[in-house]
Amino acid sequence: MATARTPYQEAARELLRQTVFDAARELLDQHSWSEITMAEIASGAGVSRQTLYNEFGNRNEFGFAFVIHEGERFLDGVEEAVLAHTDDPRAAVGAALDQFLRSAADDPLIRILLSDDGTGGMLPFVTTQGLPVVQWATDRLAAVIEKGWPQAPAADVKLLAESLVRLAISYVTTPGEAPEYTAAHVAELLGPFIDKALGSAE
Amino acid sequence: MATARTPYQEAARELLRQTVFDAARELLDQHSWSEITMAEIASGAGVSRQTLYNEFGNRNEFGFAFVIHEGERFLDGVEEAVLAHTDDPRAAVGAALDQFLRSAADDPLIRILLSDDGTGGMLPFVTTQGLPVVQWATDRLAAVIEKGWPQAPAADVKLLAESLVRLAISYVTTPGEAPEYTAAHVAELLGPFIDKALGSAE
DNA sequence: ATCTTTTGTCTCTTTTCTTGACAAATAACA
DNA sequence: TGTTATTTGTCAAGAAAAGAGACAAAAGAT
Repeated sequence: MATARTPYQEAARELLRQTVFDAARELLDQHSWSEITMAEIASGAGVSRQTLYNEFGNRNEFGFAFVIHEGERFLDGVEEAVLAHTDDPRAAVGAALDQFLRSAADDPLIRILLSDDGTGGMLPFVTTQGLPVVQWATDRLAAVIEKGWPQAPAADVKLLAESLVRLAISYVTTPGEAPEYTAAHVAELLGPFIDKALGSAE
Repeated sequence: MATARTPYQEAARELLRQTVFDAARELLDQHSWSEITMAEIASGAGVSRQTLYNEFGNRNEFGFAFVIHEGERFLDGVEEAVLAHTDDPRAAVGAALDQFLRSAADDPLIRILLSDDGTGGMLPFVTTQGLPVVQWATDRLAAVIEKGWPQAPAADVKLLAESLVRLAISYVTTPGEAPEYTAAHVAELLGPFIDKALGSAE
């Protein structure tokens, strides 16, 4: 597919954000969120501190933007897993959660989130203050589900998506069994609702 | 290797050039060099015409920049081919030329160059006015050879590189035998000099 | 030979990024 | 706990880059 010719400026803005996120990830690889400063992120990206504030508003908003940006990776994988099982909704949910937990196991973002020892890490971005992330992930996931089951009731899809997002966050921050069992159990737990909402045999 | 953290502005300039080159390639796929205007290239890239002139100077310089930019592809392939035969200089030259002629066979740049019917194509950029391109390619190729045979006399390397570049341009614009024979014959032709300059059994 | 288009250049305006400054908030320290 | 550093968030001024419009000169087309 021909890359939709985005005007140069759009691409430049995207490059700016990407560059800044890269710099932040590199810093967060060694230091906690509270240890790194906006000035360090800016200079790491070869950009002025003001540019950071212009683009992201404040430190907190940048944190959210970073988490969401990094989170895109997971949604991409999840989408693939879901759309590979449009004939079996329960399997789709299981595969998606399994895929998520597996890829999370050695992902930089998750490493960063879990390295929070309670003194200024990024965990709050997905927990106590995690509403924006939950909403973003819910919207993304709901869109994926609607892609696979267009005729499913929107309210049911949204409820299912939000629940899955919250469970996923819970299981990734507080791991239980191995991914395959976790995924299978959740799929079984939500099975009846899934059948009702997405149809048991399309 | 960790991508050398290039300051954002460097990357932005690179993005600009890349975007413009992409737009030009797309236009040149359908029209000849003389048929497309600087204004069309600019708008194709989502950039003002002035920005084009600021970055490239004039139409002619842009042409050279485009050809050289597209030519980087070949040098990358050639470098790989050469460095795979540092134990056998003749084979290295043969493999490099073979690699070049093969990849040229279905390359967009070569298609564009060869589609010149004499009425305003890009052929002059590599022939009658091709000195800048020859010099650029010679420098690049000489650097590759010096990487593989550091102790070879610089003058010999430069002479060999320039000759190969000129032969390569000749054979790509005026094809003779199949690539493998052409490459083998040239390697044989230059063999004695290669042995002398790079060493016959290093 | 005239008319049209394109090139190359100039200037003005707008946008974006940078720089330096500073009060307020936060953290570090004595 | 009171005092010093830092860091944050915001402003304003300066610098750099890109956009927009105009125009003469060159090149092409009719």
